[in-house]
Amino acid sequence: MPKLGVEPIRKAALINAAIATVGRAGSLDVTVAQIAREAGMSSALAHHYFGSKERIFLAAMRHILTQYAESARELLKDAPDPQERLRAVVRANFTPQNFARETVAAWLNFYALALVEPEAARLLRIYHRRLRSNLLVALRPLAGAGAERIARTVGALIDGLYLRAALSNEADAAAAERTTMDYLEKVLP
Amino acid sequence: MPKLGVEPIRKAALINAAIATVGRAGSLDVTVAQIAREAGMSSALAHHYFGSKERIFLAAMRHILTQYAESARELLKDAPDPQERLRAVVRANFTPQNFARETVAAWLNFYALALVEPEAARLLRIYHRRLRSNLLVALRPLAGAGAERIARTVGALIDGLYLRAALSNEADAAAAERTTMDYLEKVLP
Amino acid sequence: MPKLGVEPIRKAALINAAIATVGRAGSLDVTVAQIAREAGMSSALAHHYFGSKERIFLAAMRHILTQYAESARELLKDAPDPQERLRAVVRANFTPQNFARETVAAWLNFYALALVEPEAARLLRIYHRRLRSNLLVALRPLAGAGAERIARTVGALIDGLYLRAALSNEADAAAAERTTMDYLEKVLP
Amino acid sequence: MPKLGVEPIRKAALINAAIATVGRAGSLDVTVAQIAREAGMSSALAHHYFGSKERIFLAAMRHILTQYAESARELLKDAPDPQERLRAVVRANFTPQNFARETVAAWLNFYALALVEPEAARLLRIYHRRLRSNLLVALRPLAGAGAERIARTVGALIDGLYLRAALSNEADAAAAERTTMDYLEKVLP
DNA sequence: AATGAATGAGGATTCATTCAT
DNA sequence: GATGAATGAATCCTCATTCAT
Repeated sequence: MPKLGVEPIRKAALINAAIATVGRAGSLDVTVAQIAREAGMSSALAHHYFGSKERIFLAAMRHILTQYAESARELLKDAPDPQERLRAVVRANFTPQNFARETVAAWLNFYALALVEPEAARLLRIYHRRLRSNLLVALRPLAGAGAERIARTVGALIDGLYLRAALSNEADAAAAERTTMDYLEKVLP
Repeated sequence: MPKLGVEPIRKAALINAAIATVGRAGSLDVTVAQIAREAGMSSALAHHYFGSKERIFLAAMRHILTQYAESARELLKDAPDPQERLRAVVRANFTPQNFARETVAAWLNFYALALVEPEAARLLRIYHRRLRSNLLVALRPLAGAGAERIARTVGALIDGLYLRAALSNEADAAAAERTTMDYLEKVLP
Repeated sequence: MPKLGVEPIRKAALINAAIATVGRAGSLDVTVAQIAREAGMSSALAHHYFGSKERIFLAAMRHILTQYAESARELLKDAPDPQERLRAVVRANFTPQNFARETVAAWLNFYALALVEPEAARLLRIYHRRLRSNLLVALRPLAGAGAERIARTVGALIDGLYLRAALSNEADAAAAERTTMDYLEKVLP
Repeated sequence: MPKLGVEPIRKAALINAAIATVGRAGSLDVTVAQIAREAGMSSALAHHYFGSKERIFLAAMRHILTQYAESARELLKDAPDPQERLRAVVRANFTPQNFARETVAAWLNFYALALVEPEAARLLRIYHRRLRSNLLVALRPLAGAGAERIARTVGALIDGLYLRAALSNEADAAAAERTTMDYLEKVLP
């Protein structure tokens, strides 16, 4: 573990506060002051570290993505064969951390942000590409030529499950995972 | 066609303007003045008719839903057997009108609004229920006990396809429809 | 007299308030709220009419210039011969209105603004050109080839007298005018 | 040359940085951080040495004045008779150092500051008095009773030339000096 | 029916200044 | 001596909303 100066600590606190605040409010219409208060500092300091509200949001988005990527990497480490890899990739999306209600609500709002903010769109494309690539590696041995299409469908399905989870009061990670795996079992030979 | 007084005409204009403005901006952060200008009237008049910005959004959401319901009803009219009905229900979601990029972008933002605004959440639940019910009517004869689960999955899949369409530059309705039908074909006996 | 709508009245009030406020404060560091209060309206309305603080300042500067131009035109009307014209041009600069302490203090600050704001610089160049041209018309018959140089010197002298008037507690218009005329008498054959 | 401790060196660096920064920006609206960065230190240190932003500006103004006074003293040293003395006093104002564009722009802003800040006004009065006294010493033998008036006029003229130099892109010291001397030649018997 | 006029409330952002180290 | 960290205060500007006409 690298020793952290104050800056990274403050930044991390702000990022977590941003996700929590946006997730709880269910909207990007939160004030920098709210985020800063949640992180236990003045809004001026938040600006000092991030320069603008937008940058805070982008960093928060990046953080969610990084966390997702780490989940995936972690789970894939112990998955020897394609079957296992597939399950690991799916499961990474429904990790308790990634599928916490607040995170999912924040995620939905960041999705909407991507319509407006090019950098957010770029981050989203990275996520899409990463998911697709992870799926393909596992699917190709199992589905051959059909892998592409299945990957696309699974991607959309996962996003749709997220969307609905964001709106339901209790996000049921297990059920979402099962739904996804069911689809894959049906569709794979 | 009922003859319209001035009020319904103005309201309709504002609703369309709201969808267009939100869709184009990619965000609910549009001003009442922008919407009113797009509709060719003063912002004061917009308030006169709807009372608040929020109400304009809700009316716009309701309008999108109504339009979707009409598409579905229309398409179902000519679908005699379950197979056809199923295709009709799916197709209703990907009507050019319903799947226009602006509409989809507006839709995504209304989705996010539902996290914040109970009435928006209620409208969304109506949409979910309607889709589910339409699907079940067609699926029960084809899938029996499995119908429930399939309906849930198709619902999520359609939402996911919407989500991704909102972000891609050209929303490809035909491809989205095909992806959904492919899934159904695979999953039905 | 053209009948004034509300907008020109409000704008005029804001312009006068800006000059008064800047003049009294002796600095451009006044808030829009102060100016608006002085003009008897909300700061929001000030923004509504001018769009930004900068635009208010520019309009105020333009107003001072217009007023000066009118003084000059008025005084020149009754000046038949070059001698009289010359005196009229000089006198226009030291009109009680143009040489009021507040106006002069505002003027000095607008002068400094021209270092930063291209539009302010443009306005200042217009003033310089107008003064020079007025002077030349009167000086050419009296000084021939030397007119150019004299005009330049008088221009600088007037600016210098303004500068010093801005700092002294009572701006003595008569003395400033006399100093300028003295110079001209000495320098003209 | 006295050996300087760290404090005078730092202070001198800050003063020069202040003049450069204000001159370049054309406005007193520069941040302490900018000045400190230009001087190669932290803004906290700038405060440590001067206590406040205002004090930095005042020190910078004082520095410009001191420099001017030194130019004058230097030039007067080699001026035996009144004619020469007069030229030396004028010339001191148009020294390359004193008439550099940045310095002149800073000077104009300090002039405006004097409307607001009593200490700045005091410094300006000192400059005015010094210039006047220097001129009078040279003018009395040449103009007798008229010396007072001429000194006042020359003072204003020099300030006016400064003002115009601040706004023009290239401050022409030689031309300004010539204009001033021309006036004096015309006006003296 | 329709709007121009008007404002209160609110939020992002900036910055001089302080202080512990 | 020097600085990074931190903040309170201030200000511009935006906007939904109201109201008289």
